[in-house]
Amino acid sequence: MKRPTIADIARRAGVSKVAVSYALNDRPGVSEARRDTIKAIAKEIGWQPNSAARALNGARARAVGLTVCRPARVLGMEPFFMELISGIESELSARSYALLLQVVTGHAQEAEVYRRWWGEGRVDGVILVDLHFDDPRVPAIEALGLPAVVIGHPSETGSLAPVWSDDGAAMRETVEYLAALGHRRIARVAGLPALVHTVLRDRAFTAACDELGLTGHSVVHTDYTGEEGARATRRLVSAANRPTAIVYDNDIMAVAGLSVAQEMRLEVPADLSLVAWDDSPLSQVVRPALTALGRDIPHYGAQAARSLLALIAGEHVTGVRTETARLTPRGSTGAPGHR
Amino acid sequence: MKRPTIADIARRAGVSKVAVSYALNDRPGVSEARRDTIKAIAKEIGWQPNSAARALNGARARAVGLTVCRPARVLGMEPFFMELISGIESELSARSYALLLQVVTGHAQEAEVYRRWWGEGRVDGVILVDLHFDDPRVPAIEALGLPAVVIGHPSETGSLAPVWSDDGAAMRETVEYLAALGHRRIARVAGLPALVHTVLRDRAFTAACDELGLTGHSVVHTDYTGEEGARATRRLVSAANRPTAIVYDNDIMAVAGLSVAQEMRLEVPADLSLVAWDDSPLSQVVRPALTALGRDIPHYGAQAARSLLALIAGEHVTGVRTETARLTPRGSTGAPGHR
DNA sequence: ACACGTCGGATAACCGGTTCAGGTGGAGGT
DNA sequence: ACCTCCACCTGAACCGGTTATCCGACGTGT
Repeated sequence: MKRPTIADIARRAGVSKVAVSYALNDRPGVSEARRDTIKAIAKEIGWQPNSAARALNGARARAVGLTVCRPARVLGMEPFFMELISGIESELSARSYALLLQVVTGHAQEAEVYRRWWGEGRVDGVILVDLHFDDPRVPAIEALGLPAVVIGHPSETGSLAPVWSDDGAAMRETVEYLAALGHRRIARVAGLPALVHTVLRDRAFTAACDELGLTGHSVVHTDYTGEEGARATRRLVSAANRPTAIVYDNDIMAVAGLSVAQEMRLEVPADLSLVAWDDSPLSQVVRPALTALGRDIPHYGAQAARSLLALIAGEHVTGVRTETARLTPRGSTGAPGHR
Repeated sequence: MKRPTIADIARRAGVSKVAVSYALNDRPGVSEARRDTIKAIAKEIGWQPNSAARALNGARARAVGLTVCRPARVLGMEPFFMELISGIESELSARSYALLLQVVTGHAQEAEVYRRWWGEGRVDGVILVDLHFDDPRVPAIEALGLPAVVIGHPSETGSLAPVWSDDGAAMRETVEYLAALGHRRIARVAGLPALVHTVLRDRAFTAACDELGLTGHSVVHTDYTGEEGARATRRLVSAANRPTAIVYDNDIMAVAGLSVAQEMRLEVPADLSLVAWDDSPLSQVVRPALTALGRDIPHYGAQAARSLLALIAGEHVTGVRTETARLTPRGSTGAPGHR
């Protein structure tokens, strides 16, 4: 039951290990006839190159790493990660690269995982997600010399290659759209304030509201769960000067907001318009369907993987800006007060 | 920037590589004083064992593999996978095992991935999900001699160790609960009919209905998407003898069904009761909240990982049955016709 | 003084590939 | 007939660890 090695092939073909190595790697040094014989034998006995032996010769590990730092419940409800992973995979598997995944509980542990992976020679590079301000992972990775791409805004990625989309522009478009519908008081139910993209969206939201002369806009931060989304919504619509539109940072919170509205006898969109970020199928199965800001997330992941592979190959990689989220108007938004 | 090796440590300590190896692995053969010196140097220069070099000595790769075969959109909406992965991770990372993940498009490709991983010595074992009837992956893995745990019913796992939960019992409990509420016509919106657990739930559903003397029960198969869930619901409630209760195979379809009911002016639960399988946060944010069959999925994943690690360690592993899904009644179920 | 056992450590070989520096034989040029 | 060149192939070393074997020094008992 032992796995066959090139020595086995060499014995059967009556040549040296070296000839086999050259033949199987399509390198010059063996005649075509021999190459064919050797390849045939390799195929017959089901030989596979031992990745450890290859990696030992300074070669690539042919694997990249991804760590995710969120509790299981939140992770499950965020289509973002799985779609991102799907996209990354599509690019990696085409080149027979493996993806190492680790779910961690904090940034310290995450840096430790990178150190270990890199030190053990398990990965050739990593993809960073959920970028924070003054993110300790960035200098840690820089110090290791570990190739990496960061999914996040270039302003905070240091010397690492960023892959990002312009959330500010998408947010501006959304606010303008709501203002055009006649909304004057808009609120935002945001995600974790420690994340860069949350703050950038916050700023864009505030700036857009100010520019358009909208007063009384407010931002509430949450942990992305439906419960907090519901609580934030309840708080917002119970206020004296309640908003006529709310923009949520993910769709599970938007759905929770929709339920709260219905529970409080508010008509959507007449009394309250709702917009969700991240247009997953969920947005379309509720009634009314949610107006949402959608991106092609698998494509986003594929882009990140492509950049990382280029980086690993030694190419010079500058940042990549992917498409801006598209606003898809559906039934959850309309003119305020209009029934 | 070269990574330090035990040879570097040996040079600094003035001993041979072997002494360093013994010292760092806490094996007899070096004096305590030397051991301490060597460990101190290793720590100082940030040495990490090269996993490739270790794996080359017939040692474990210290990694397990998981492949997932679903399109990105479905994958994103299924909290199941991410929660499962979280659970698997919790067990693996405690023992410094890595998880290799691959998203594939078909069973043929999946078997190929296993062959490659095992042949390349990248993994010590794999976890199989989404078990089919006559699943080609089972004999493929058996032929490879690759340690594996299958998440699925023991009847179809061949010689591989199953980790499963009794879906039949959960289904029976659900049907009995609905019957007790007074429902006489119950329908089931199921997942992919090729999956073992779908069919087992189908059978349990039919058997339970028959036993309780419920007539006109029907089963509709879908691909787990919200759209198909909505379509199936529309079809069911438009039929002459429409059911008063529907049991869905996941919660996104149940939410879609809820929307369809509202859109068709059916009162939930008075006109139609709904039950969702897999109790994710989604079930609780919609109104009415969904009665759901929940399991501790991270725990399920952890169990699978534990079994696999035991198997890899050479222990004899029999199957593990995890807890049966618990029915949590919420607002979406009630007596039929009762307003 | 000698045989014996034990401890600490070194040397060499090995895992399965890759790389580099030769070494052979036949074809071609002069 | 001799030299050169090239295509083809091999031996040896190497990557970074682990393992088997062996050796010398020291302590002990008699």
